[in-house]
Amino acid sequence: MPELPEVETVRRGLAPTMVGERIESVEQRRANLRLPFPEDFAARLTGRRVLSLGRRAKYLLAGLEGGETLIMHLGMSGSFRIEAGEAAAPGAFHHPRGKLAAHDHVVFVFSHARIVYNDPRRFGFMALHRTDSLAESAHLAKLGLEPLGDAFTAEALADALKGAATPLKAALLDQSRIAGLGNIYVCEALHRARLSPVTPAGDLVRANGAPTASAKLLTASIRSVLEEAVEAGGSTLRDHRQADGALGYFQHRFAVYDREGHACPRKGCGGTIGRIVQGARSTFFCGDCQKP
DNA sequence: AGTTGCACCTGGCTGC
DNA sequence: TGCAGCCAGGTGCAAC
Repeated sequence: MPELPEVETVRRGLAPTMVGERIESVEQRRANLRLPFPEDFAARLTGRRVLSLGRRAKYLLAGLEGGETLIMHLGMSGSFRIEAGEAAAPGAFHHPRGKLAAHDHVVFVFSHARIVYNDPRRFGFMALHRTDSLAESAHLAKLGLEPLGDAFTAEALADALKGAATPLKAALLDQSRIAGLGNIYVCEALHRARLSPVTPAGDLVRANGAPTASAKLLTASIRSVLEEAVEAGGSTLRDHRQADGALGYFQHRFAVYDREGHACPRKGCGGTIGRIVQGARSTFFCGDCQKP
């Protein structure tokens, strides 16, 4: 499920259960996901209180007591589920000990609940980095603009696209330019901005480095589609659920993603959604209203 | 240096 | 029914 809106939805779902609580134990059930777990992973988490749960692009960042931050990425198929404990007596809780499922790779045990990380394809990964130099972590250091942040302006986007010969679709998927968009929301944002996915990205920048009108429209489109998706609880595809089991609803509002052959929903357009392949990934767009 | 292509995995769907 | 082939929300790294 996870592009920025889905990760933000996960963050909001997990925060009430994690923040302020102490990790009593961690069960790491295999040596690696896509990347190896950090050395002494469970030991470095055990006994630590979770001070904060943040997000950068598609990364979840759990700030821990003791000076380290747990960095988590869900890859393509990662998800968390919360299993709440039952009150055994006033003020005394026990965590559930139910069976784990296939692809449950990590269990974080708290006094009142456990949080289970499940990831069939194992494209996700977890890392630890010192909190005081978190931005220097190899995973975070190269990330580009945060599209829901204050610094995401048309000028900043123009700077990120300046001189790029690569197609807009590929440029917006490049996390070192702008970080957090994936295949779905790039397609949706380009449709909102009426921009062709094959336009050279650098065409949105004037010779003096200033953003074109298209760049301004694209900036607003990226922000609005992400904000609306977060508001809707993200998109739920292929049975993925939020941490609390709830479903996201934004998938019902896709204008183009996975809608090949359907009518373009833009008023007065009358075009049909098509699919092309760019960089071995599907791009959905309307050839009638999305122009260079 | 900027881009492209492949590798990493499992599961679900389609078509024979 | 079985099975092969294709496709899927992402990223890191090697090779041009």
